[in-house]
Amino acid sequence: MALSTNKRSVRFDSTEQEAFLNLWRTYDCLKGLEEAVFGEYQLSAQQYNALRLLRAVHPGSMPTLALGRRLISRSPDTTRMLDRLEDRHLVIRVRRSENRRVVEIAITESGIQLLDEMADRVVAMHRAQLGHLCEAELCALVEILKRIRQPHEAVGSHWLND
Amino acid sequence: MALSTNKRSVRFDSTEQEAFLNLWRTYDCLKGLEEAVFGEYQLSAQQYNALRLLRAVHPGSMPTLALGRRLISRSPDTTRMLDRLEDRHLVIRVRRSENRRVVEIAITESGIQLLDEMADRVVAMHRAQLGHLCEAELCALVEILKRIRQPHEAVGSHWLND
DNA sequence: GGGGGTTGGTTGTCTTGACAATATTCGTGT
DNA sequence: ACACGAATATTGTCAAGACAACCAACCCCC
Repeated sequence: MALSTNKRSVRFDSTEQEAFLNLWRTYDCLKGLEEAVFGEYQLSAQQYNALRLLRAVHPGSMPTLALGRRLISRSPDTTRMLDRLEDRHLVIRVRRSENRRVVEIAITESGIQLLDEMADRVVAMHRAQLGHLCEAELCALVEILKRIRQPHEAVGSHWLND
Repeated sequence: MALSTNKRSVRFDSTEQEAFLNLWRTYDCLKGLEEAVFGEYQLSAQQYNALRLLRAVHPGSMPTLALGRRLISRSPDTTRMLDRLEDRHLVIRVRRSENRRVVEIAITESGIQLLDEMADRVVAMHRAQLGHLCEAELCALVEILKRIRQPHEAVGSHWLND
């Protein structure tokens, strides 16, 4: 309650709410720029990140759910997202005989080629999103975002490397 | 390119990308907490914010699209979101004779009552989301988020007050 | 005072997200 | 060997988001 007496927060219920709504708003704003670029290639941001993860392990592969866990945002529908990528021959599914439950996903050459085609536009898009902040500001932002997530993510969290 | 040689960013294409992915991830993480609370009341975050905005002008009303423009994230489907709220008698639509194009939306007493019922849980949720950051950190975060959006939002942007 | 353009909302349609229910396959104990 | 449960993925179903087409009311202005 004492927080809401802050002079900047008169129209928010608390500073925490103000921070969260700003975070949401900012994410939505930057997401719009991202979707404009990915949309030209008929990809969603999730799909692009799935392809990025798969390229990182190429020519290896990953089980479906392991990939799903490492996506930026949780996605309860990894199967159908991969269906769409498979229909376009950007990824392939492989079932190994040693454990026939798991379905391994790998990126194809076409998938890598698509990422290569997109590379310049994606870098330019990220500069348009955040290029007006200096390196120090970006690092400070990343640090505070990590601190925000820290108590919410399990200790041995996935997403440490991507 | 020089940016990606930063020691922390070896697995990202650029610091800008690292920042954006952290932003996305953090938003998604906090959104999960929010949805858990709002879900108990069968509300989406957008619907809750619509009700908040309407309560702020109560007992007045707002045109549909004006409300849509002031929501946190752009929502091309304000009509049907309001349909669902109207079905539950949380808002009402009024058509005035002076300009029969605009449909004014107002919150009902039930809507206000629902917000009141939710108030404690929402404050607690915001503390769970961000209560581990001190006031100064939250303010620093808000400032940097505003700087991020600044070049992307029109000068006379809506969303200055909510 | 009746086109022509503009504003404000709604509806149609397709895609995507959420969540539960359902196969399959594997491990494990007996 | 067989039953049971856990792990892995797919499918079904419904709600929500995206985008375009459409309708209805107003404004003008010649």
